[in-house]
Amino acid sequence: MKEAPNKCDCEKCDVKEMFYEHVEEQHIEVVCNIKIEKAFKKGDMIIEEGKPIESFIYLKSGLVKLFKHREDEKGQIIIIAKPFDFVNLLSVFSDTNYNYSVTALEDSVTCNLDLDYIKDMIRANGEFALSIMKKISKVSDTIILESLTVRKKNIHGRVAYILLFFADQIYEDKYFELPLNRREIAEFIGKTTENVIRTLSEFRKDGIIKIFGKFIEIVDKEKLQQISDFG
Amino acid sequence: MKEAPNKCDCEKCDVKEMFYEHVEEQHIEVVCNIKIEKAFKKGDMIIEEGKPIESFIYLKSGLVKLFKHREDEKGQIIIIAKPFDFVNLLSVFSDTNYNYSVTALEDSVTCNLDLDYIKDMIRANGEFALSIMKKISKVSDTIILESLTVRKKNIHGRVAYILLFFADQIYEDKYFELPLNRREIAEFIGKTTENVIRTLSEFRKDGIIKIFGKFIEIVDKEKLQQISDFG
DNA sequence: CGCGGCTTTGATGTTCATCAAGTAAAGTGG
DNA sequence: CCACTTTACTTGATGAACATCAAAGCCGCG
Repeated sequence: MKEAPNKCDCEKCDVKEMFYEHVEEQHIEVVCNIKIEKAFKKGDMIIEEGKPIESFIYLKSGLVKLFKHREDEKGQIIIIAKPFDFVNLLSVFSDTNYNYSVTALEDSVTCNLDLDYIKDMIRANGEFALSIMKKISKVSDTIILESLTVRKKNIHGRVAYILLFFADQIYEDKYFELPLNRREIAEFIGKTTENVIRTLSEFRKDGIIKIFGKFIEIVDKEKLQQISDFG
Repeated sequence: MKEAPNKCDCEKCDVKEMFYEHVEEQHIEVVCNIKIEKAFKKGDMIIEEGKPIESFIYLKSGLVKLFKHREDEKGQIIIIAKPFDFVNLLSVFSDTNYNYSVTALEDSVTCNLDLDYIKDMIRANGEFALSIMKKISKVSDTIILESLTVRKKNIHGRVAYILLFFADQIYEDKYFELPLNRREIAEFIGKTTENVIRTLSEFRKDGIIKIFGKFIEIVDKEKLQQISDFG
């Protein structure tokens, strides 16, 4: 993990948008100066469960997973976050310590802002406060409603759902490399590794997907969508 | 000291706390005057999925359920909210329309504040903004983390969990009347009605609980806790 | 009283977890 | 670079957990 030079040059950064819209020029300068970018290699730990929350962390590039570590048993993946999703949205304003971990699924860069400074900005600027609330609210809503959506699906529906999630929302391509191994997919959808594999194999046998190790090609997207919707 | 002429008399109201802590006297006056209390009978609809969000709603007394309606199939209960939980926290700052419904499980009273007014307060008062964010964040966190906790339990664990939830968190008594029918318990824990009933019967046969229709008495709380923890 | 909704129990089949065992791939140390 | 270890992946067999279907009892209400 290494630090990059400070530049507020990120395209499409929601936080920057919020700043430019609602914060005066001189404060933006300060934020740009205090922001720290950190680079992570695939597999690196970005946030560790239990550690104190000191920064407001935003994902600039790459892909990460949020998960709860379970001592004895297997972990649980809460969400896969792509760039410009918040990374530490869950507890950042409600708790002093993280109650989940975050690791990089691909080489990733985060943008870190001192949390006390952000809090000062919120105190000083109500419009900025509302923007942040809206963003955080939105992400929480998404997690909650998606978990309800997935909860009612059987394993075929869940595997189809996650394949479409990567194809549509992350890679925007029907050919992509899975950023998760089979065990992690299982931890994400709440089923066992063996049955995830079995389901993938069945999809392959039925000509719905092609599998080349971690690479997936979606052949019959319509069918996969049906399985996701009605499974 | 003179008694306040307004009706901001609710004990233990977090929102009032936030106001008193961070808002000037004359604004509290205004809030007390614009607040509208609404009374609901058991079973009444408080919020309907799809309708526009116009108020900041707080539960003053009673008990409510938040749920998603599912056209064909059975619904899904997201959370049971008790007094002084926010009722419409989920989308209130991120969306224009509700994406869940709320009904009263017991006779309930809500405290409704005009959302635009609350937003103005947030814009004008950063400390108040932070308090609200903290509260909302906390509720979202709880929902997300509890759903992960429940997800890994089998049906025995889930039923035990929900019985303890009512006994400890809602009624603070080992004898209580279930505010949900069997089907609703099933919708809450994501299992079928029949198997919820079967599990309750088994708990009864094992002497862990007593059942008198909707009334439950927890006999062996330690055992029930074990089932919840390890089930 | 009879109707409809809620509850309960039983029988049956499906879905899925677990266990076992083997193959492939990826890292490690000489 | 090769032997060795470890980790990931895959398939099959088995049983447990759970959904579904069916039927009957209960209870409140018009």
